[in-house]
Amino acid sequence: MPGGATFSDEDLLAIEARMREVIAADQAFERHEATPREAQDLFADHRYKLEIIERVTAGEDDSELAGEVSDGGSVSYYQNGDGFIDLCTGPHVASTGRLGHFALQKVAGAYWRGDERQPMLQRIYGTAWATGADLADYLDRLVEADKRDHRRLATELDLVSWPEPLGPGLAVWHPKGALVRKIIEDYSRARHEAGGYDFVFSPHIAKSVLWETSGHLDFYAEGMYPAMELDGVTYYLKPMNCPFHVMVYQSGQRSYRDLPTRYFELGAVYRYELSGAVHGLLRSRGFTQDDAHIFCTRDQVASELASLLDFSVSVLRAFGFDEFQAKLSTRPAEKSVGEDVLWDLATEGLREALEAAEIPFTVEEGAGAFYGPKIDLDVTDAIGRAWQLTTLQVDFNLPDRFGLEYVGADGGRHQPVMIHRALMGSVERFFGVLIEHYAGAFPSWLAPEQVRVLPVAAEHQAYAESVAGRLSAAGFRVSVDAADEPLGKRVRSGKVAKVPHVLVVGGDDVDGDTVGDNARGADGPERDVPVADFMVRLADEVEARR
RNA sequence: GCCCGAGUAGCUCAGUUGGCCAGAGCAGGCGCCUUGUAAGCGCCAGGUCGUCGGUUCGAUUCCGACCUCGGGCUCCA
Repeated sequence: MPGGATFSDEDLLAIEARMREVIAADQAFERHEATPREAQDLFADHRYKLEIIERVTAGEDDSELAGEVSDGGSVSYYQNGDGFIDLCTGPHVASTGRLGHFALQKVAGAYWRGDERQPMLQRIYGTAWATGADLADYLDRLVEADKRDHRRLATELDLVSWPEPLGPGLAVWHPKGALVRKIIEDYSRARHEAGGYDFVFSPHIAKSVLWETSGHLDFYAEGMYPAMELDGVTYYLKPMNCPFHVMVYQSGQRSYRDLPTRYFELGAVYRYELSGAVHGLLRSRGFTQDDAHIFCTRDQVASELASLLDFSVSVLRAFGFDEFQAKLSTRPAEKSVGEDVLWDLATEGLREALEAAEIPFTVEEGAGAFYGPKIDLDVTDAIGRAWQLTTLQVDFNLPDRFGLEYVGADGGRHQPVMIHRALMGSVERFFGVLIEHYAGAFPSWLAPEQVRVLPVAAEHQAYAESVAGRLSAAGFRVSVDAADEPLGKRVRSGKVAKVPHVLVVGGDDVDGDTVGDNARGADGPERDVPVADFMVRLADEVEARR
């Protein structure tokens, strides 16, 4: 902008008003083609547009440019009635009068060409739809997503908070949030135990030599908290668990008979995320990976990847996710380590695993890490948003750097292949995604409070407590809300707290050993349910993870 | 880290175009009410108006820096 001025949100109103004028004028869009020479004259005052023209002329062809100018030697641009001209491949609608159902949303910075080394420009975000109803639907979906915001719900449901004195991206877990987390972790541990994993533990800090050997100080230093000096020794807080698991592997001699060896740890790691990137539980600076490292032979890579993928999908299904998509990232064009045969073996192994599991995937050419190819697995939540959770990464680098070995059937020493696997990704992030997926209404098996018993009046208090006592003895999480407030208010509190079952007990129930069940999501109360029947019902619900 | 914006009670928010003791609802505490299905009534307590500087007779309000948060970019579990 002239004089270094910037746009702010207040300018959006004026811009939107001007847009409505242009739309009302129904100006036709005209498409023109020009030679690069002519185009340069036309956009002589536009530094960035000249850059685009120059790159096109130089024959550089990448997807980003393809959206802005046509290929072949010519440059296309559009002009409308009041003389506005801009580069574009098109197509455009015939005239401005065809538009109209739009909303300008926000102003934000964006690096030129998406590169943080380039200058930052401003971008104005808007959305446009074919009809006013479509636009309204879209805006409603944004409101719905906002209602599910895990930061809002975590506060309202008293699950987690982010006290200022801790620092950005660092949370404390309140009793209810911690209870849900414990259930999640217990389930994870149980599945891993059944799935042939060995559990390991590792400390939060290690001497610099570990990170030098692993290479993290070379390629991951900017993501690590700064060094701690103690007794002349330098320590680092761990950003990843893998080097520790390597230490466990290296603690003894390994035979091919031991492989695959699968180490599992809920390992807390700390990463120095950019301050602008931190986002509630979804992106924090301290988080707990459900991290596994698998050491196997080359021959085992394909089958191991297939079983890892099956295992991951099976665990995710238990948490209510049933739609998956994956990205398969292949060898980067620039620097990478490892033999071609290994890359091919691993990449094909990943592809076959995805195909066998019938998970739709896209191939991201060259998007793999320098040390190996990977699969990133997304789940779709209840309102259709995709969340990346699981990552499976094959690593040819660490076994080499640490000189890992196993003794083969031939009696010789061989290098194992290492596979990194985070299933939920991070427990914190997974919890945040679950909150948004369930809109805070956790299914009974996860709900911190499964049942709340409300005596109609004080005289029913003893009965309410006896019902709660029986439920509690059966292993359910239950509380009693005494009759200090009117029943309606207490029912409302229970509903607002998203308790799966709010039980009302009064004189009829005392006589019949029954409860009135207000199941979350039901139209109304169900009266006179025998306590024994309710317990069976709840047990089924928990068992089925509904 | 960068661009734009925001910080008022535990939560959600009013408000002060610079000036008397800064407000409400919910939540909390204490009473009353004893309740059959989504907010009963009253009282009380709770705020260095994010922090530190500056301008001013006077700053929660204006200016600056910093901190934190939000939306993006980059990055990513």
